[in-house]
Amino acid sequence: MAKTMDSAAMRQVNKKLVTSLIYNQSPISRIAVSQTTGLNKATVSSLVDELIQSEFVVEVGYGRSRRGRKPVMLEFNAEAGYCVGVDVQITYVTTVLTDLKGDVVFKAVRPIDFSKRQFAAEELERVLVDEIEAVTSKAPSSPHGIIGVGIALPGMVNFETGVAYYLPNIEITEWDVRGALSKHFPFPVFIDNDGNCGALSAYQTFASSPLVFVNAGIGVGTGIVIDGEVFRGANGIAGEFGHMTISTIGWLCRCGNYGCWEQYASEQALLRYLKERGQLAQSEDLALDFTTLAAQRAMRGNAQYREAFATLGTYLGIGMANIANGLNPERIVVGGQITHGAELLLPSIRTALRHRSILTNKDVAIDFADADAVVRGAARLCVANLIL
Amino acid sequence: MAKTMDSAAMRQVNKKLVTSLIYNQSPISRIAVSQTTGLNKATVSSLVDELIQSEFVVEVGYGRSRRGRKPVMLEFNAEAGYCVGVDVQITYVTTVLTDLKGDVVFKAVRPIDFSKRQFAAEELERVLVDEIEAVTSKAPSSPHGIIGVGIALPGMVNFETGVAYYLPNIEITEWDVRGALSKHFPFPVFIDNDGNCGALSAYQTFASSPLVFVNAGIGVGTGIVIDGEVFRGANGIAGEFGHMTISTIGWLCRCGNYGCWEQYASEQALLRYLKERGQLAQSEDLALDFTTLAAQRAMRGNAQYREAFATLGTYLGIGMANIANGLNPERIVVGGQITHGAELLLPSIRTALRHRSILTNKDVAIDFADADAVVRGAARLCVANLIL
DNA sequence: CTCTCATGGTTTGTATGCTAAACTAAAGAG
DNA sequence: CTCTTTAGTTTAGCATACAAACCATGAGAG
Repeated sequence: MAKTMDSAAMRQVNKKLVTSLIYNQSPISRIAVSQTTGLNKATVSSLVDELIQSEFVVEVGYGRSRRGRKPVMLEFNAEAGYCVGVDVQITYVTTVLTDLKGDVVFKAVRPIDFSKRQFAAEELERVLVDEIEAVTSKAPSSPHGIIGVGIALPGMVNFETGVAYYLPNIEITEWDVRGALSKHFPFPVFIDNDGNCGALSAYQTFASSPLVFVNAGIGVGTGIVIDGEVFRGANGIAGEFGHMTISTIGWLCRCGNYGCWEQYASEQALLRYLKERGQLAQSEDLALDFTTLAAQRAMRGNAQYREAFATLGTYLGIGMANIANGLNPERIVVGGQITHGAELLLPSIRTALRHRSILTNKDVAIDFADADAVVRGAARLCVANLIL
Repeated sequence: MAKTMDSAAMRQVNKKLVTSLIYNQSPISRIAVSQTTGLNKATVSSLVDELIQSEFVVEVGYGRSRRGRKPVMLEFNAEAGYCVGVDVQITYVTTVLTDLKGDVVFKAVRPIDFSKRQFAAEELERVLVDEIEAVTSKAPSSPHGIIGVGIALPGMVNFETGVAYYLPNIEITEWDVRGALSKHFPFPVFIDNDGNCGALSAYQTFASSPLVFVNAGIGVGTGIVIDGEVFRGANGIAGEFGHMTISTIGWLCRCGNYGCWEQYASEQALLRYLKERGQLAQSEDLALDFTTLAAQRAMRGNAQYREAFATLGTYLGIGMANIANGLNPERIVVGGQITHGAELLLPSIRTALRHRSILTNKDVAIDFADADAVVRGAARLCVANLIL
C-alpha cells in the first residue's frame, strides 16, 4: 500500500526538505530556508535545531543584510560522517572514501582482471572486504563515523534485495552481496548497477530532471534519474538501453541479439572501427588505456582515428536520440572510458541528435562526466538513502 | 521547490489514499480500509464521513463477518459526476461521456478528415465545442455535474500549459487549447498526447507500474505511466519512441529521420509490407478500416497477408524490446488500429521480445487495448487530476 | 432465549507538529 | 539615542492522527 501520513512522517518530509536545501545551497540562513521552502520560520528553526543537535548542520558565522540583524549562516557539515564507494570493473576495483558532500578524501585502485580467469563470489567478497577495510581505516573520526558503503557493479543487480542477479564477464550469478558484506561491517551496504551510480553522481552535479547517464566503456549501460530518484523499473533492471536494437540486422552482441547499441557505441566498437580502417591488427584486444591512447592519436591529427571517433560519436548520438525521444530528458551525461575522446565525439553526437530527435530534444544538454563519476555515485548511494 | 507538508496536506494525502482504495476495491468496509492502509480506524471513519458528505462515497448495505457486527460496505459513487473525453484523430473525432468509474455512458463519433484540407484552429475549436456540448447535454443530473473534459491530441502537447505545440497531419501549431475551450465551459479542460491518454486508461485496467502503452495506428506513439502518473519528461514531450531509430539506414520518416520505428510498426508499414508482397497496388492509400480488412483476409488464411502481419509484429516487438530493456516495465499494452490484427501479431511480438530483450523483460506482460482506450483515457484525465 | 464475545465503528482524550503572532535580538540610519 | 528593519525565538492555537475506551451488533454456546 502507498504511504500514509502522520505527524512523524510529515516532520520527516519537511526535515528532508530543509536538509536538502542546506546541503545544496550552503551557506544559507534560517530565514532564507523559510522563504524558499514556504515553511514557517518557527518550523525551520525547530528543524534546524535538531539538525545542529545531530551535528549534520553547523552555524558558520553571519551573513549580510542591508539593515537590521545579520542572518546566522548554516552549512551542511560534510565531516559529520563518511561514505565508502566501490566501483567494480572488469579490470580493476576502485574504492573511495568520501565526506558527506561527496568529496573524495581517499582513493585506492586495485587492478584485478576478472576477464582472465573465473572468479568465485567468495574471492570477490574477500577483495571487497579488504578494500573497504583499508579505506575505512583512513577515515578521520567524526560524529557519525562511516555511514555506509555503496558498491557499483557492472551487471544486473537488485538494489532492494542487495542481490546481484548476473554479472557478465565476471560470470557471477545470484550473489547476495549485501548479505555477504553485512557480516563484516556494522554499517549498511548498498549495491547498484554502475550506470545508476553514474546517473546519481551526475544528478548531484547537474540536478537536472530527468537525467540520463550513458556509461560507455567496454559495453554501454545507462542510468535514469527522475526527480532525484534512480528509476529502477518493475524488477530493478531498468536502464539497459545498451541492448537497444539500432540496426535490426547488425552485429551480434554478447547478449545474443543482433544490432545492439553497445555494439556500435562502446570501446569494443571503437576497436572495430579502427580495425576496419586498417589501423589495428585483427588480433588486437582492448587494453585498459585503449581509448586514451586512441584519442591521443586522433588529437595529434591521424585522420583514420578521427573518423573512427566520429563514427562512434554518430552511433552514440543515435542511441542518445532514441532515449531523448522516449524520455525527453533535461540532460544526458556521457561517462565511462569513452569520455577520453569527448572532444572528438561531441560534434558527431550533436549532429546525430539534431537529425534524429524531435523538437526540444534536438537541443538537449549534453555533458561528459569525469572518470570518478561511477565510484562517487556508489558512495553517493549512502547519502541519498540515509540522509537526503 | 518540492512540496512541504502541513496538517492540511497530510489530510489530503490520506484522503486520496482512502478514496483510491474505495475506488479500486469497492465494496469495502471502513475496517478493511483501516487495515490495508494502516490508518487508524478513527481516522478512516472521519475521512469516509467527509467523502460521504461530498457524495463521492455511498454506503451500500452490509457485508459478512464470521461473528460480531457486520461491516458497512462502502462504494465509490460512480454517478457523483461525469467526465467528457475527446479523441481527436486524423479522420474522426470521438467524444464520450463517462461516469467517474470510467464507464462510457454516451459516445459520439464525428468523421472529419483533417488530411483532406487545411483546418484552422478556430474550425477545430468549433467542432470540439459542438461535440462537447452535445455530449454534456446527455449527462444525467448529479451532485457534481460535469467535472471536466479531457482531450487526446495526436501530436506534441503540453499538459501543464494546455497548449498544443504541434499537431502533424492536422498542421496546427502553438494552439492554446485550454484557453480556447475554457471560454465556453465552466469546468476544467485537460489536454494530453493520445499515447499518454491510452497509457492512463491501460493503467486503470491493469494497475501495472511502470506501464508502457504503444499506440500503433497511422504512426506509432507511446505513453509511459510510472506509479500511476503519466511520465512527461522535461518539456512534456516524453513518449515519442515512435521516432526511435531501429535501422540506421532505414526508411525515411515524415520527421526527417531515417529508420524510425513507426516506419516499421504502423499501419503505413503494414500497407508497405502488403505492397512489397504484390498484394496491393502501389497507388493504394490507407483507408479507415484498412487494418480491419487486412486482418480479416489474413485470418481467412491468405499467406501473404499473414506474413505481412508477422513482419509487422516482429518490428513491433523489436521496438517493444528496446523500450523494455530501457524501462523494465511491468506491462506493455498495445493499442490503436493495429490491434485489429492482435492475434496475428502476438506470436511474432513475443518472439522478438524473447530474442531482443534481456532477463525478465523477455517475459514482460503484453496486452492489447480495446478501441476506446484513448478516448476513455482522455476522460480519465479528469478523474486522475481532480479526484484520485 | 440469554449470555458471551468477536467484530465493526464512534467518541474522547492526548500528542505532535504546523502556523501565526507576539516578542526578543541585533544592527544600520538619522 | 531612538527608530526602523531584519533575523530568529517563544507562545498560543489549531488541525490531524492515534490510542483507548466505548457503543453497536450479531453469531454461537449454553
